Amino acid sequence: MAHVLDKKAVTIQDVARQANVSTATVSRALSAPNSVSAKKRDAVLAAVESTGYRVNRAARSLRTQRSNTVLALLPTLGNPFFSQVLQGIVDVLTPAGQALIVAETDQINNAGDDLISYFEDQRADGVIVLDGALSPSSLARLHNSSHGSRVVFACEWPASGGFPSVRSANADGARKAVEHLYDLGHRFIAHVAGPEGNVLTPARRDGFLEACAERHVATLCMAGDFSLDAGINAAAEILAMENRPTAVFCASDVIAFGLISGLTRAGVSVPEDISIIGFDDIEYSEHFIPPLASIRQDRVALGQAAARMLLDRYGSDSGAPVEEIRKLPVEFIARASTAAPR
Amino acid sequence: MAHVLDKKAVTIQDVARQANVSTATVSRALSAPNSVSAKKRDAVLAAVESTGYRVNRAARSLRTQRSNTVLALLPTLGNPFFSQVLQGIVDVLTPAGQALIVAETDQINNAGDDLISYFEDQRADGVIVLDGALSPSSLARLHNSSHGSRVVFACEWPASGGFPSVRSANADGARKAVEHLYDLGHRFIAHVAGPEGNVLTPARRDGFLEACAERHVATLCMAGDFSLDAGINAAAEILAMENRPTAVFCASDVIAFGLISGLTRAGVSVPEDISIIGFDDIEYSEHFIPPLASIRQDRVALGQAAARMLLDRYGSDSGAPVEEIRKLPVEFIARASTAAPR
DNA sequence: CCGGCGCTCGTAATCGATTACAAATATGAC
DNA sequence: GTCATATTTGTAATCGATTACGAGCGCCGG
Repeated sequence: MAHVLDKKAVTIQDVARQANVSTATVSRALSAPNSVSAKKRDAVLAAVESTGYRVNRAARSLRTQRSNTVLALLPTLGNPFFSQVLQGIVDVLTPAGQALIVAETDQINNAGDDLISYFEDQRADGVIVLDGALSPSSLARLHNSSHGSRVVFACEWPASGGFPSVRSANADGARKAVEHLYDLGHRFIAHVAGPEGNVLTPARRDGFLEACAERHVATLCMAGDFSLDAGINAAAEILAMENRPTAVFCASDVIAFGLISGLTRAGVSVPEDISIIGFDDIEYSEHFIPPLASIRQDRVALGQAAARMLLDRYGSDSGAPVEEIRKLPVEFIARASTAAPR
Repeated sequence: MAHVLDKKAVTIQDVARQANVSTATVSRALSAPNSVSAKKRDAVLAAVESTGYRVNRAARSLRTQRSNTVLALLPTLGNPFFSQVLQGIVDVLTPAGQALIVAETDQINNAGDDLISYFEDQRADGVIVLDGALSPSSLARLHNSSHGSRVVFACEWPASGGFPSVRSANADGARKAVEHLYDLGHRFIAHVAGPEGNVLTPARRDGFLEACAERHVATLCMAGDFSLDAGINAAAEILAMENRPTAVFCASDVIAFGLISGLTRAGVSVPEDISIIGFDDIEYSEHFIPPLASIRQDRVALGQAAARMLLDRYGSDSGAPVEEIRKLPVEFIARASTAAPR
């Protein structure tokens, strides 16, 4: 109980001396208790307690060649979308004794800090990438290396494939939005897409177009990105049209906010004049005015699933990465931003 | 240029052999280029290049007793407020060669994972805490240890003081909100506070009360927390009143969203009937309907300042923590959620 | 030409754990 | 009781870097 405050750091040697055993026995008592007699084990545990011993991670990592650390790579930490995914990752990693370090993609793609270097200098022994736009050279190098099997993508994925990933059922979400609007009676639906470089953009757009085609619904796709401005621009575009769509499916809630804001300011009301559905179901959607119908992705579950998939891979270390795609279901959340067309 | 793909990991020995020098020279050529002759330095650099050598962090940490890693401790990663603070932290840390690991306070306060253990087992050599509600026992132990000087608080701070911290000028923000409302003509202003356990709550409330007292403005404080529900509850409370305040200053934008949502649904319109000001200026405030006036905190700057303060402390390692409080200015952002009272 | 000073550089110790191997001890079958 | 086998335990090598120490060498003043 009594922790030795300060002095020198307590090492395994100190514990061994105190317990009258060798350092090997201390190590075993802690990591494989069954391989040691009850008597010695208790002595070691008591000595650990009384000295306040904590294993030195650097020393362990050096010897075992495992850092017990996972790197999460994000496009930008500033985007609140990812924070809950991170939480899911931490939820799984921490109980498994793994630490999480975070870095931004820019530092990988632009600065010389190659992704593979995180493996090579033992900073991490696994990576969860939340960005489908990793540079192709990084990807190729990773794929050819022995570390490829310790990479998992979450939320997004590389267009070229080849890596395991966890993602939401994006096309299915788009389909659900279309179904809902179709059932309300809409026959001309627009879509404000995400940025062209992003893999989510075609996934959602294709799901939208396919579902509309099946139902002979007229469509219109507008270029965008996931920002408020994209919605505001889309609003301007729609306002300038003669024949306006009666509903809009947006590739993100944030786009929808911008769109609603732009339409409302111009006197076009939602949902009376135009119905709107977003994607993501972020926290504020429920309390936006009007509350925004959306496709909910379970972000915490995405993070958890990705972390688990990564840890599973640690077991079966086959070398090359295997493309294993896990799609998590999404849910349509009905709210007051949709209604039957006039 | 030609990277050796896979094989065994390249070690400093390999580089030394290739360059025909000792490992000591390789180490020096990389960490203190001036202490080595130009000829050998070039040979080493060439060998590093041709072998693709990367220093093994675990080995370095073990030898130097520094992990070059900073721990960021958050109440919960799920809260998007912190993501931009984290970004600021990373902005400063990465160029300084420091990695960032993140953990949640729960795991420190509840699980046995003591904060000080991050120092003791060399997982981190500095900590940035984004939570004022660390358990007192953790704090005390930290303060008495030799690691106390490597802790910096950001955004929040322990009520008991004693540690350096970076924070927004919370009271000043409240004052600015009151000034604005007073100038519009409001003489009865309510405040929806944050949660009682949080240090930000009294900071903002006291600033509010003081500014109101100076101007002989009638006040009303409502208990709350930083959630949407707190705003919705406050709306109900206000709707039930005979003499309603003409303006409400909320301890967070999220509270304000809930409040506006609750008032609007009941037919009370903002800002015609009641003016509302939030705190934080989160991204959505600008596009809420109506756009929400707020007190802007520069979250990225908070993170940057905290990271810099921590790194500065590394230099002057005096042992005990010094209470140094750095308050970053906040800005009042005028938007359509306020107007003169009827 | 000698001695001293200042650079470079290499040898080897060191950080603190894990673990291969062998030694010591316990267990069980006959 | 003996011998073979199984279980515990200790000794010492090992992971890959950094760095104290001292050797070697060049330069300079006297």
